[in-house]
Amino acid sequence: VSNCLERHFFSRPTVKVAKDLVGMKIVRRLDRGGIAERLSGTIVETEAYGGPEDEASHARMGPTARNAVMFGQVGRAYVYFTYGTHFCVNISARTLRQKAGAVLIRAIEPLEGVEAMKLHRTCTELHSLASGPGKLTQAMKIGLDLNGADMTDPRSALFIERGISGKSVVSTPRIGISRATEKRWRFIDPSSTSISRKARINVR
DNA sequence: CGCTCGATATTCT
DNA sequence: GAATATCGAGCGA
Repeated sequence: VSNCLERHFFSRPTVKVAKDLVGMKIVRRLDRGGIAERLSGTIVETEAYGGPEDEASHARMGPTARNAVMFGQVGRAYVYFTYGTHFCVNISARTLRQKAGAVLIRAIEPLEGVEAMKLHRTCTELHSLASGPGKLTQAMKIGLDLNGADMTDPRSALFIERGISGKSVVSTPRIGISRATEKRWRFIDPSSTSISRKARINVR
C-alpha cells in the first residue's frame, strides 16, 4: 500500500488544499546511474493561486503555454522558470467550478537524501537547504522536465505522501507579489525552522 | 541582524 | 521597455 495522496485530494478548493498540504511529504525519485535515490521533505510553507479572478495568479490572463497545467487535470506538477535563475513547483488543485488553480510549495524540512540535497545546493546548513521555493527545486533537482508530471502516482518522479496531520497552520498574505496582497493565502507551520526568511518576519 | 542590489530568461505591457 | 510567485553577496549598524 502506498501513502501517496490520491487525485480527489486535489479536487477541492485551492485554498483548502494549500492549507492541508502543510505537514504532508513531497517525494522526489531520482535515478543516479541505475541506482534509485529518494529525496523527501515535510512541506512547511505553501501558497494558493487561483484562476482569472486572482490578480496575482499566472492564470489571470487565461490559458497560455506556460500556465496550461493550472487549467488542466488536478494533481499535476506546474513548474515554471522565473527571475532568469530559479524554478518554482506547484500542484494543480481546484474544484470543477474553479477555472484554474495551483498550490506553490514554498519550503520543506528535508527528511531523506539530505546529503544529495546539500550537493545540489552547495549548502551545508539544514535550515537554509530548502527554505524557499527556488531553494527546494534546486535541492530536489526539479526543473521544466517535470512540468505536467502526475503527482498522484507513487511511480512518478515527483509525488506527495501523507504526513503528520493535526499540526497547527497559520495563514498570512502571499509573498513576492504586488497584486491582490490582501488575500491571506499563504500557509505555514509556525513551529518549523525551515520556512523562508520573509515568511518568518510575518509570523512574528 | 536587516537592507539594497545585481543576476538573468521569460512573460507581459 | 518593465515586471517578475527569487536568491545570495555585500554593506552598515
